Amino acid sequence: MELEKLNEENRRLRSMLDQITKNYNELQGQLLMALQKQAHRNQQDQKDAVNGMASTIMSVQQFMDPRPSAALDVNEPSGSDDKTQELSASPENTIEIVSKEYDHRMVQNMPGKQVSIEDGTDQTSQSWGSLKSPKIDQSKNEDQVSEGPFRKARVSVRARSEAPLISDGCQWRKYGQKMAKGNPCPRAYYRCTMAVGCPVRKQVQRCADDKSILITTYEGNHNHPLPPAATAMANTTSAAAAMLLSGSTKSKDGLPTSAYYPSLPYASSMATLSASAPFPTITLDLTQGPNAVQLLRPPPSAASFPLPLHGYPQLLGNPMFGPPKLSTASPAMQLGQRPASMVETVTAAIASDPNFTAALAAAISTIMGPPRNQGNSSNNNDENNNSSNGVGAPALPGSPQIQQSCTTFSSKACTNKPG
DNA sequence: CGGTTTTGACCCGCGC
DNA sequence: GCGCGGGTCAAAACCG
Repeated sequence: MELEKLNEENRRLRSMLDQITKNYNELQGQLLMALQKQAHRNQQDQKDAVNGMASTIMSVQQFMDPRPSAALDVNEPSGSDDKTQELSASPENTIEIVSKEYDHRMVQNMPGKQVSIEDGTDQTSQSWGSLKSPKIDQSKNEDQVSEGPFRKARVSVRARSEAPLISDGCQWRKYGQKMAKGNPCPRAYYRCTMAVGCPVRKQVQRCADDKSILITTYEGNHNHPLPPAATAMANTTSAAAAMLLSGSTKSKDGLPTSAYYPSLPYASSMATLSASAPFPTITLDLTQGPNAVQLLRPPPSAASFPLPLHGYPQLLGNPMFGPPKLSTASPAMQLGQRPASMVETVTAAIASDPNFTAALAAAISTIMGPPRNQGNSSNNNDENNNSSNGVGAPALPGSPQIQQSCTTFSSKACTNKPG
């Protein structure tokens, strides 16, 4: 019985993987195309190209979809929603997806199992999800309600940046700052001010190990439309997260993904999921990629944004991202003007590792075990999910679709450390 | 003048 | 029950 179950799970995962791989490939192709086009044409072309990519990514994007409703519909149908589901394979290969409270529908795949996303480390994140905000949450909850459950999911992005903030296209207001234990650098708390009751918050902190790394963690869904720049970012993040989700999940132990999937160098370095914290957190580590450094390096004039994410103007649709003042300030981003370099960078990063996809697939398959019936994906997910209403994407079946997410940007991988 | 930042205090959850 | 740590509040200061 268990075997059967496992097999089924495996199948599911495989299909997921497939899909991911596909998406990734597409992405890569599109990126490249975009790059090329761009090289010959101008920004507009780029945009288009990116757009295509964006659509691909969109699937993942859901996770961060700004809109409350949009978010997560992807897998919903499944059934078990309510609380936690987990999917796990073997102790070492474990892929766990825990959907805890944040998303009811997230993963319905295997009953009884959880999908866990791990967190890396901690640096920043930890608590904010406490949902505490007794006052804020309660009083303002209008939107939150919808997110209520999701609110815990967070996405964090680590990027190397000297600038104090990363511009994500949203407007933020700082509402607090605290010294975090174990980190000489203070942690700043920001709230989205683009809309009155927007529940989205973000934490910004420098990595204790490497102050050049900026870790930004986002939580909550925007209850208002986001500027293109923000959207793009969100998408990008989502994509990365998705990728990660699909392949590099960590186990509850909190072991680093890389440990498990050595073959996914970039993947692991780019993103990690963790469930250790109270809320699932997806961490994108932009610092480790081959070009990571370059990507992250903010332009001299731009105080913001070192992230490669910028390259995808439209991808970023998420809730998060955005430095307090710089936010809207980066019109360039919004228009995709800067994209050229961004796209380039991003593309380069991906392109630089042609094996990435393959590696990812291999790793995943390894983890999952030998394929049994591939054709059978009884899942409901598959492609349907991706496109879902356009709204959300289905994030990977096992992946939690965190609606909200928090992203942390850091350039190095402070958190990634295995140990 | 309106909005944002600063900063100390308060609240809450968690571990001992 | 107490202390610790994290997150938020809110008044004052600051800035364009």
